[in-house]
Amino acid sequence: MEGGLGLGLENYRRTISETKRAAILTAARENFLKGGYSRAAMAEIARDADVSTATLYKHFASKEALFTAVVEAVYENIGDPGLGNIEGATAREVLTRICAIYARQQFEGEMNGILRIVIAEVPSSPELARAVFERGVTARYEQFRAALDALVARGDLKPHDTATAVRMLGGMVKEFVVWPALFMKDFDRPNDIDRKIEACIDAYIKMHERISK
Amino acid sequence: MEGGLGLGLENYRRTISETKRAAILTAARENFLKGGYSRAAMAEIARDADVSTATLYKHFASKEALFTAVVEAVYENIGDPGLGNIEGATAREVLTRICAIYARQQFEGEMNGILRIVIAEVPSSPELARAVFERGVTARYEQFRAALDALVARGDLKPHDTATAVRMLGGMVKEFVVWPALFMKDFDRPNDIDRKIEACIDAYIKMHERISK
Amino acid sequence: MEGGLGLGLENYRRTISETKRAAILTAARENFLKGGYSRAAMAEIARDADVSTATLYKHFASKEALFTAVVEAVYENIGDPGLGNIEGATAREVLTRICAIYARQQFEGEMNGILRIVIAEVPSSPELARAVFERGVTARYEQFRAALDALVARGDLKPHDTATAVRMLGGMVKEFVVWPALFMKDFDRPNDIDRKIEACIDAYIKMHERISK
Amino acid sequence: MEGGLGLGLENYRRTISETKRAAILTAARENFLKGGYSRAAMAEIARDADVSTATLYKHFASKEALFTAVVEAVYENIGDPGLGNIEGATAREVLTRICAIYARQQFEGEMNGILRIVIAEVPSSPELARAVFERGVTARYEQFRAALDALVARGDLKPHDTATAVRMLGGMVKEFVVWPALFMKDFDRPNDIDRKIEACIDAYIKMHERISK
DNA sequence: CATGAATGAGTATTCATTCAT
DNA sequence: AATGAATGAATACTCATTCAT
Repeated sequence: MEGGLGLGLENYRRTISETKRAAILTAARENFLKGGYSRAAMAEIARDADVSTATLYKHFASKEALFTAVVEAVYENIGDPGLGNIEGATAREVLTRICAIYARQQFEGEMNGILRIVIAEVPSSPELARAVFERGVTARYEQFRAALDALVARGDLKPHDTATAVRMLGGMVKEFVVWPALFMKDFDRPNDIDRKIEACIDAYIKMHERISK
Repeated sequence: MEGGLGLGLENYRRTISETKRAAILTAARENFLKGGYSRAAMAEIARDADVSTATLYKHFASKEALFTAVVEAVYENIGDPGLGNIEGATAREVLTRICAIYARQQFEGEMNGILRIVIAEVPSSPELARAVFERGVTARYEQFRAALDALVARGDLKPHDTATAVRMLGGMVKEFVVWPALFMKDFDRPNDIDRKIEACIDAYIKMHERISK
Repeated sequence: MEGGLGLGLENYRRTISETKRAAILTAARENFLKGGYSRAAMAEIARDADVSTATLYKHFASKEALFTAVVEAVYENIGDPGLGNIEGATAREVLTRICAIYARQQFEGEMNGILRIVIAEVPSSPELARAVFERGVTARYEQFRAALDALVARGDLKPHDTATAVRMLGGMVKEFVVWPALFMKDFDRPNDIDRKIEACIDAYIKMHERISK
Repeated sequence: MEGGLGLGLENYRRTISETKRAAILTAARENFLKGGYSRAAMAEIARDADVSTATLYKHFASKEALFTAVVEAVYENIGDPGLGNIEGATAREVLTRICAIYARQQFEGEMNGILRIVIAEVPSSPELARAVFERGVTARYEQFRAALDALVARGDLKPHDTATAVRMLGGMVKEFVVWPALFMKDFDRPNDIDRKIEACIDAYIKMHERISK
């Protein structure tokens, strides 16, 4: 009984605590996005999250740690459906799926705004930036590269240096999707984005398709 | 005679003034690069430039104005040789020149570090970011596009949407040249950069060359 | 039990807070009086009040707000006994009471010094000056005028424009009590002040007494 | 010849110098009036007067000296017609003239604005305030008292303590003319001012006229 | 004699973090 | 476990005054 009660209390407390943690993360993200890392104020974050500064510090040891947690949360919250089964899909279909995922993820969770700050903090927090690069750039490429290798293995594409090729494809898509978003506040998916992406895919296929096809 | 003296004084003052202005800009650039916009302190910039804070403010009305001037100075100091005469050059040669200029400029004057800060300040100084985008991205593309159009006119390349194509090329090159530099402090031209760029050019040519060639 | 503890904490905090607030107000008043609004330094006020500047700003959002609070505190701390019951008092007695109150209040809480600063800040803080005028001049006249009206109603004084008359009386008293105090630091109640005031009262009675008396 | 030329040059220089001095005084007065003593900036005064700061300091050794000079200039520029010949004038006429002069002078040359600053600076510049009091208050009273004494000698008024009486009269007039002007920016002569002043004069005459009249 | 660039001490205000309760 | 008051160092910016030319 007592154990049950105790567990209940413990559970209750954990729930409260997690609720607060989430509230803090949300408030923090909003504040960081508003004016960058330095301009965000711990006191205001605490106020927005309806906790005291002391509680804030109980959850996150420092401003830097809080920001790191915010960044992580963004990546955790990105819905990543993966590429799914590519068995019966044409090369074009797979590439389209890849680019669509890429483009969509880039506009989720204010990813671009967060990216801006991570980039800004490179001189102060190089490790964070490296981690983000690893997770958001390198890792994604790995996933896509595997799909491309499968297409090659299957004979839909010519054998080629997929590691480099996927980056070239990514670079082209970024040109239209990420780059303007970094420089323009409130930049949103432009209307012609799908056509641009299609052009990138066309290029990719033209370069690497089996001639016979 | 008096005129001569007066002019002497004026010249003297102008020289002194310009020397100080340059010293301030250098000190400012270094300080901004060290920890971003917010962490840079006007007092320290003044100290590094061997002037008083008041003199600093005589030259630049505010921290923001100073940063803007730093950014402008970077763009002004970039040596831009232009593409030169492309009369007798092959398409590949022209493209190689384009990409080489692009890549080189990106590592001059700590361009990438400055870019980081400009991006970071997008929410606070959207106009500055827009201006940099205009000058550093859009304008460069214009120049390159003109060259590509010439190649098309000359019959070396198939007619194609050069405006989009130049961005795709730029995106690919950025992927190897700019993107890692944004995330990694002290990222310098990697060894295999020329091979990567060549791959991009290969892709471009493959897509748009005259079949007859 | 917990409620009791909580209340204890709250009480404790409130007490501390109010003590500090009072200390700040005192320190501020002294600093403002020393050299006027502009010369007073928030840092010195904080030091004199034995608090940090941050605490000072927790209590008062700005220098201007602090000064306003100082002015209000002066008016709140003035002991205003009111005129009391004037039933059995002669006109002369009532007038004497009026002038005595007026004169005494003017030397309480460094009123004259505060007045100097309020006047000085008219171009910068016209609303504050207007409020002080309302509270310290107009409102006092209202109170006194009511007493004079009673004397008229009672037949002790001839019917007359008491609104104007009370200002004339006030003007005469100010001439001896306030005006020199504005121009001379440490001006204190002069010895012959009561005689001067009596002369003013004589004048008032002479002008407005019932002839029959 | 040479002497003549030299004198001409000297004259020219003196003229220039005096022109500049006047320009400085005007610019200074405007700046002081705008926001009080502390907020006025020597650099801005110099700019407004079209001289260099060095020239400004050639003419006036310090900010304080400049302000003193501004105050003096105000008093020098007041047109003081004196009371004129009071030989054939009735007591009422003389009193009316006295009050008219008083009231008019108070609105010339931004006297009230200057007065505000002088009062504000009492703790910092007590001597200046004392001098202004001497010149603007005491001295004027002397002049008026002499006229009143003449009226007494002539038998138009009862013998009375004219020194005190003139202050009482002055106090009443100030109540309507000066006091509100101190507290309200841009307070200008109100419409009913003449009637108020007449009431003051009525009071004065009532108190001190020969009964036989 | 006039200039205006240069100074350095001073200003109000903010903020990440701690700690007594 | 939670609070919020308190800190003190730091920040951008200003100003009366001087001085080399």
